[in-house]
Amino acid sequence: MKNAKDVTIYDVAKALNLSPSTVSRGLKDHPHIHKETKKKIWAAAKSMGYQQNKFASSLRKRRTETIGVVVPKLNSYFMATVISGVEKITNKLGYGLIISQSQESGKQEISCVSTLFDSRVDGMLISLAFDTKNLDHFNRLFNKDIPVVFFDRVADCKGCMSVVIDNYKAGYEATTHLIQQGCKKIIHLGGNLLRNVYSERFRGYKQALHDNGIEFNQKLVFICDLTGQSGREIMKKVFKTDLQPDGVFAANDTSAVAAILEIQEAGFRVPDDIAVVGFNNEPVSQVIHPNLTTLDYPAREIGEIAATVLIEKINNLQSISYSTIVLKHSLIIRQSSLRKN
Amino acid sequence: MKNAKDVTIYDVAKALNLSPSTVSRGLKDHPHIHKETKKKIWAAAKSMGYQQNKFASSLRKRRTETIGVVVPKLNSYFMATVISGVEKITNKLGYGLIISQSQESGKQEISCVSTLFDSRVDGMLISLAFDTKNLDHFNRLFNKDIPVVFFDRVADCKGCMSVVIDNYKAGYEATTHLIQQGCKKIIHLGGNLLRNVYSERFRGYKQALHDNGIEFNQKLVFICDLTGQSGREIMKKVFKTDLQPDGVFAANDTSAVAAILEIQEAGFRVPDDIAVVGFNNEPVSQVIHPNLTTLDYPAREIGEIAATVLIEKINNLQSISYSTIVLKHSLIIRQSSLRKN
DNA sequence: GTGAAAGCGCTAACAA
DNA sequence: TTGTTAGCGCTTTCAC
Repeated sequence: MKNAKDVTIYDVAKALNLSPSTVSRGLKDHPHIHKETKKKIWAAAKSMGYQQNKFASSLRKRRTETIGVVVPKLNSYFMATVISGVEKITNKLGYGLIISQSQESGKQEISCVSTLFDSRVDGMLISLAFDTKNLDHFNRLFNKDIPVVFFDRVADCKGCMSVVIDNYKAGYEATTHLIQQGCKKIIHLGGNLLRNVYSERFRGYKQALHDNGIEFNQKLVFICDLTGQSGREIMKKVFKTDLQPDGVFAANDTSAVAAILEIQEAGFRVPDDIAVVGFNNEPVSQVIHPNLTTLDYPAREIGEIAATVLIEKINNLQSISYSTIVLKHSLIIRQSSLRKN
Repeated sequence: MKNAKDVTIYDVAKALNLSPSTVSRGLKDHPHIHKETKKKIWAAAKSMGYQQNKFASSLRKRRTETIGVVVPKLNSYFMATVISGVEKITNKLGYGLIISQSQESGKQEISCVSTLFDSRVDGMLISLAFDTKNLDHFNRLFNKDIPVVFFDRVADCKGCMSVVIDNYKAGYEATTHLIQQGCKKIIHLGGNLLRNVYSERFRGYKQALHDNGIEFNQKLVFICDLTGQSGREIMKKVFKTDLQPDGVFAANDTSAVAAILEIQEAGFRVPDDIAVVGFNNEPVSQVIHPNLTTLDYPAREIGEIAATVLIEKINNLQSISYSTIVLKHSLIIRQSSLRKN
């Protein structure tokens, strides 16, 4: 690499016959600097191609103005949307962003968090991996008072903030809807119960059954990784038993879609024989035939709020002292669950 | 934030009665340091909770060991896969990664590149936004000899490297396949022709028509943003004309899937009335009914190669001096284009 | 309103 | 094999 030496504050100072400190102050619009001086500084900086050196600044200020994000996977519409919400806020507030993926693995999550910690991010935004067991890897952050905000897949921990939806209620509504459509033997395709999102949806499912006088049957519950492949395999297995389900409540759209495909291949009709409800309102829910009934929730807003709250915390600006923010969700009813009669 | 002062190299040195430089060298396994000394240093660093300060190091070394990635959007399976390929390599080689999205906007791309530049990344990986017109925003990088590697959506520029597939050939194969299935009036849903990927696919389409004695008809070509919405709107429009197409070659799966849905809603059959081929092999291609014929290409490998090549260039290790690397693709034939007779 | 000077933590040339 | 020393570029306290 060429070492075209960078223009520094000193170069600008020399060119203007000022001191470096004045230039530094002028550059960031410090009130004590004369207006004319500032103008001169800005002009010179621009014409000389001055670019501030963030390391020097971070080294000195002991903060990076960068926040780290750890998500399970990037390849869902939901996550991409959350992240654009985060970006909107961080851009506006002048923060940088480092995104990393745990690939749904608790082990990788540990390494992501550690890498971000080593990069000295000022704060972190996290949605937990599928199989993260404990929060020990966050202790280094807690010890240094680096703020952490969890979103979607959250965890209970003293002093942490969370941005979520009411997964219990959402699960309850989805299941109730199926029951109202006449379903009595509803399969639940659920995710790892370590994660709030899945345990709550499951709890909602059980409660809805209970409240409608339907006995809970553990045999109808399948906890899996919620991939398309798992969805298909489970339904295949189901059709080899005498379970004869008439409904499916899946904890994400991917597995719901897979279930529909498998149901149809087995010669049953959706929704007449088996009604299906998914979760997330991914675009694929409008590609599958019949279109998938699913739970929509405000991904972009989750991102925006999580980022805002985190930055407030970084700057100790938190006016209100909340620990959990719950956003609204809504059941989008489409053909996959709607029986005509 | 608590200011629990960090443990520095000096603290470790003092504790061990060594000099800071020895500790610095020991920490990075410098060959001139005695084995025993290194062991002591590592032990002490660990027990004292030493964490290296990257700014100080970057400031001094004038490099960040971080690379920047600018992609149009994160929410496709393709991009997420490319990025996991990139991550694999950067992790292995000890580089950090900053990911940012241009949201398909040339304007945003400029700001992403500028932000990454200001963060002093050692190199950049770029896939261009839909409507990027020129490469002026890369000039600052070129001037400072910061290496740039383009992938997928690439651009011609002296000294830049690219990782791509042969989009011309892929477009040619897709179109030829449709012709072999008996299609004579093939619609092309294409993207912005500023982008190599779309102009090349289009060129392949035209050449395939030509080579099979079918006259090219500009009326069958629709250049759009390739979203589901556009795909649907265009097909709607088509059905209001007397074009009567019997095939569709779409430059991505999203628009191909939208086209299928619209075709079916208009009362035509896929593939018998209209055969459809997409591009990218996104998971949705196996959800749509009939399953979508599409072009598969090695996303993960693209990411791995692009990252490897970039880091080689950063370190001036380039053994071979290539400017473009072309990877293999393959046409995945499924039901959406396969006519029985 | 402006300047002088110290130091953030690390690395590397040079010395021993 | 280890130590000394001089910055990397910036911010900020204190002085004027």
